Amino acid sequence: MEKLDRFDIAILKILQHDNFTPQRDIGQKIGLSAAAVQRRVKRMKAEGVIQRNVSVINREKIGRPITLFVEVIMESEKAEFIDSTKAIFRTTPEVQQCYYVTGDADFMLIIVVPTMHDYELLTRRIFFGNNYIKHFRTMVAMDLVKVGLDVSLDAIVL
Amino acid sequence: MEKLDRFDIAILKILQHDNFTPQRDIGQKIGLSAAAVQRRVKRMKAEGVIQRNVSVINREKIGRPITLFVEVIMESEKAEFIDSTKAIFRTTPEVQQCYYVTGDADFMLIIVVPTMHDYELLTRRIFFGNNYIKHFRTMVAMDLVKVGLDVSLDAIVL
DNA sequence: ATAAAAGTGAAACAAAATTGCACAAAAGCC
DNA sequence: GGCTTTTGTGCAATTTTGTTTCACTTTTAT
Repeated sequence: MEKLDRFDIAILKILQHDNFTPQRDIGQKIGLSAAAVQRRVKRMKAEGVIQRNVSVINREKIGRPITLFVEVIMESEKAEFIDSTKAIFRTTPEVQQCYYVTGDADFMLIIVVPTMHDYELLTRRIFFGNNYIKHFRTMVAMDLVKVGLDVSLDAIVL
Repeated sequence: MEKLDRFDIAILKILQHDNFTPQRDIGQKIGLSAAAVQRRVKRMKAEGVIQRNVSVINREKIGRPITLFVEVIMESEKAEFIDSTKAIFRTTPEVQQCYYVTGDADFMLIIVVPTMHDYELLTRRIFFGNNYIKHFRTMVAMDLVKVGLDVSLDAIVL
């Protein structure tokens, strides 16, 4: 865990909202020179605090309007089965997010597809074709109330 | 839904992976001038195809190592209750993602916190304090197998 | 108290994005 | 078909942004 001061936090807050914000503007907003901002951003990238920089694409505007949640329950928790199943989910483009969890389910997936028919085909491919999967439970997203990868930076202990 | 040609798709693929890729490089890779790339990106931003541009912050490096899934079941589906509950989730920083879903649950939440203790305090604040919530079911993420907001662009019909 | 290390602002510099312009290809329109 | 309009392109000039340099200040450790 890296040590970050209030300037770093302030920079991260801005960047996780809009990473095209000019460093001059950031500097002005938080009371630092552009060069200082530049160095801090560079450092945080190198440290891995800033993991990556991405554009978020509107799934509806490109014909992928269906978002689904899938809870997957495995037949067994054997590491071998778990790992191979992780690999499948990781490499399936329609699987936007995949988490290995404790609790009632083993995996939680978020899947984005053009139509329910595509989802049906997908289930045949990745669920019914996998003998380690006992069963799965699907929920359809009706409203994407809040979508992002933002991390709360408000109450960071300095 | 906007109409996108193969160049647009190629640009989006690159940008949703790394939006700091120089437009010259993009142009070279897909066979277009930097200016053409620039105009297409500008257009797609204006159209909302590119929704936003963000830095992804490593939750562990800033002291937020706990990721949780929460299924929320409501007492009633009255629009009034649903809407006010949406508003709470939307404005709670620890709630990274919130989806209103059909199926066994009403809401699916992804929550990111420093410790389980913080989660306990959060549940008191946003779940136990809300009379419309019948109950909730928590799953703890052990492995973030795949985390992102990428949309599959492979089989786009042109 | 002093030396080393780390961080800073201002200015010079380099690299990228953006704009203007002339031209070519595709889309309506008689 | 021929014509115009629209849309998109590449190249070059311009502007903006990011990066490096350097002298100076603050902090840290001895």
